[in-house]
Amino acid sequence: MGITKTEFYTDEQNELAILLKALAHPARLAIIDHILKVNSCICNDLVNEIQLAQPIISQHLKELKNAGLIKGNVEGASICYCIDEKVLQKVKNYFYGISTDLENRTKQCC
Amino acid sequence: MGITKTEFYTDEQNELAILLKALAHPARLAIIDHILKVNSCICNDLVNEIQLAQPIISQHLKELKNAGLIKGNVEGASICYCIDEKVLQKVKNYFYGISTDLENRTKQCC
DNA sequence: AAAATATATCGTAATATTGCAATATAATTA
DNA sequence: TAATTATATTGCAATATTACGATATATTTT
Repeated sequence: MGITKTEFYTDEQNELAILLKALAHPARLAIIDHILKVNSCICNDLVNEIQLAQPIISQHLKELKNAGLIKGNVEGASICYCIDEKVLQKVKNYFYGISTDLENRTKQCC
Repeated sequence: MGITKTEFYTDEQNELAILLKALAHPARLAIIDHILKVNSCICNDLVNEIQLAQPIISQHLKELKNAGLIKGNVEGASICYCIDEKVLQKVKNYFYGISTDLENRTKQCC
């Protein structure tokens, strides 16, 4: 492939791209949505909630965790996953900033 | 591969995943950032701004346009690209909602 | 210790993405 | 019409992603 040329972009662009990529799958959005609904949950809850086999859910959890979007705490035989607010806040702030930019525009286009 | 099983997710999750996927590349974030800065621009402006060849910029523009994030208007020999506010607003609203969910939590986890 | 429960990893096949080079299309200008 | 400018498409090679089945690890329960 052409490997993405991260050296030509800002740190913010590279970091945000990683977060958005982690979120850019319906199963992972479903995981985020479910954790938000129940505050925290274990892998097996998600296996029952989402129509994917346990190893696939586990992989998706890993990607979310690698990106820093969720945290996992060992609780006996299970691992309790929850949202990392701070990281998700970064994503929110980016879009919040964009929204402000758009609202403050004087010229309109297209 | 395993093709993503969109049938098991909500429309919102599938649609948002498409938008986030389109945004989940630093070059495309750089394109969005540049258009926000200058309100609208043509492909060639981006070729000078971002260190990628013209066909690659063109491809990234196509992906952003397919997702509905940008619009393109023919202006003579050029095409003027600008942000589609409404679509970007959808993304913003999702993260705004998440943020509210997190702030309204009583229990804390992890 | 053995069984049960919960999660993670590995190997694989199908597909998708990224960037490049070359080329094609489309509108404008000389 | 020919040259120029602006953008898009195609073919290609190197990765990356997704999901599956099988298996491994780790904790708890019996």
